[in-house]
Parts: sequence; structure tokens; C-alpha cells
Amino acid sequence: VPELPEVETVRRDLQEHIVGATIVSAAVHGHRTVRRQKPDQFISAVSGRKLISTSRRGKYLFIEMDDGNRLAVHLRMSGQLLLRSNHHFDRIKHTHAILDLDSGASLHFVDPRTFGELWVSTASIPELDHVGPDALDELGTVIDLRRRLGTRRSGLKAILMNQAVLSGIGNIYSDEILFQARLRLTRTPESLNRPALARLHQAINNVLTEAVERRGSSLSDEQYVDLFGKVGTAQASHCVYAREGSPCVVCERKIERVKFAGRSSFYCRNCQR
DNA sequence: AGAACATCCTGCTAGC
DNA sequence: TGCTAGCAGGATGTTC
Repeated sequence: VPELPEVETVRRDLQEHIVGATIVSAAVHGHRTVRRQKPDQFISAVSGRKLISTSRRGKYLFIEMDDGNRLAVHLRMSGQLLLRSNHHFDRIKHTHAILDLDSGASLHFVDPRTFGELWVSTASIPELDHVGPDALDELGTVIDLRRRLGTRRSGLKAILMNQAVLSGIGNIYSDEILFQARLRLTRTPESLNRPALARLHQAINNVLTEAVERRGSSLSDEQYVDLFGKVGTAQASHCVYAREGSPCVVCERKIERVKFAGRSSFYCRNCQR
């Protein structure tokens, strides 16, 4: 599942390999992927546009175009952006949109579960009005984090996954962050003393930074890949996620799995308090 | 306010 | 072996 590190990896690939190119033609298949606007409107809005730069907040990805508008991408559960050298006659299964570039390559949007989205947004990107600061680039200080957590009464796991508080953290990295911070998923912000808050702040930064360096997590069932179809290696450094029954890397107690905030959650009962 | 649940969807898998 | 029911999850919306 693409979260902040996976989206950032794709953004960096796009920045390096498609910035400067021009979209010469576009095609949309099906009605699910481009649903904020009519496919015809989308196609005419991107056709002929030169790609100027890339940006990201949380799991939202944007490519600035030469008319000031942004090509917006959200991968949601299973979306993939793939740069393929071939033309669209050899599109793989679940390819819902193809942008042909003047470089001869094509940008394919592949998404089996069709939760992902492509759309054209304006320069101000109103879709981001309800999205909080980026959990990595805009994390700020420990004091900033305390302020952002505020007086919420729900468990830390739910708060970390709330994109209006901090954006980019999903089910995988929230578990990893709370393990590294040695905090239970159900702890509330007001229960955190100064050292605990500092650990949480550091864990957010550490876990996301390392996952970006490892080019994201590719778990066997929900295969995330980069712009060239290559898997990441961050799953190798996961301490708790999808490790139910396996020994904790710190204390060797078995990792437990619970349902929390509507999601499967993994933690060490001994290390996280 | 917050939690629990349904919704969108397909691929995988546990269990017959 | 082959089928199917259940599960998985990001964002959003509804209900309690």
C-alpha cells in the first residue's frame, strides 16, 4: 500500500525522468480512475502540456504543467505509475490511463482495485485544504507536534493515520512508528510526557526517512513498485507490521495483532507501553 | 468527539 | 483439485 515513502519514491523518479517532457496524447479507460471530471475534459487539459516540476503532500502527488495547472495523482490502495517505453497497444491488465510523452515513453496508470485517482487541479490545489502538513517535510519541532496532536482523545494510531493532523502515514508506518517510539496504539496525546513525545517525534522522522532511503515497502500481497516496476526494500526493516507471532526484535516476545481504528495493527505488548 | 461500520474494488487465501 | 466466502485497506460518509 503506497504511503508517504512510496509516493515520495515515485515523485523522485518522476522528477528525474519525466520533467521537461510534453504530453503529446492521452487515453482513459473505464470510468473509475478519472472521476472528478469528464475523461474528455481531462484528456484535453493534459494534452500538449509540458511537465514543469513535481511536488507531494502526504500521499497526494502533483505534476505542475506549463499552464499552471497540476496533474494530480492519488494511488490509494493499489495504484501504480509506470513509465513504459512502449506505446499503449501493449498495456498490461488494469491500465486505466496512458499519457504519451514526446520522449517516446508513456506514463501508464495501473490500478487493480480502482480506488486510485487522476485529475487535473488548479495552481492553488484546493484538494489540499483539508490535508495536514506532510509528516516528513513539514513535521516541524516537538512543540509543533504537540500542538498538532492537540486535545484529541483518541488513540495515537488513529491520530497518526488521520491525514488532517499529519499527512502521509498509513497503516504500515503508524505501527512501525509507534513501535520505535515504544508507545501503545491506544495511548492518548495528553498521556505523553516530554520524553515520550520526543520519542514519537523522532520515530516519525526516523521511520519515514529510512523507508524513503529504502525506496518504500513492497509486501508480497500488496505489491508496491516504483516508476520502473521495481520493488522497494523497506519491508526488510519492519519490526512489527505483518509480523504476528514472530519474536520482537528487541525482547523476543511474540508480536500481537489486534483490530484498531478499523485496521489490522501489530505491536509488542512488552516494549510498547 | 470519537468509534464503529459500510462503501468503493479485485486478488489472494483459508477452508471446505 | 476446485470452488467460494472472507479479508485486506485509503478516504469518505453515516450512524450511534
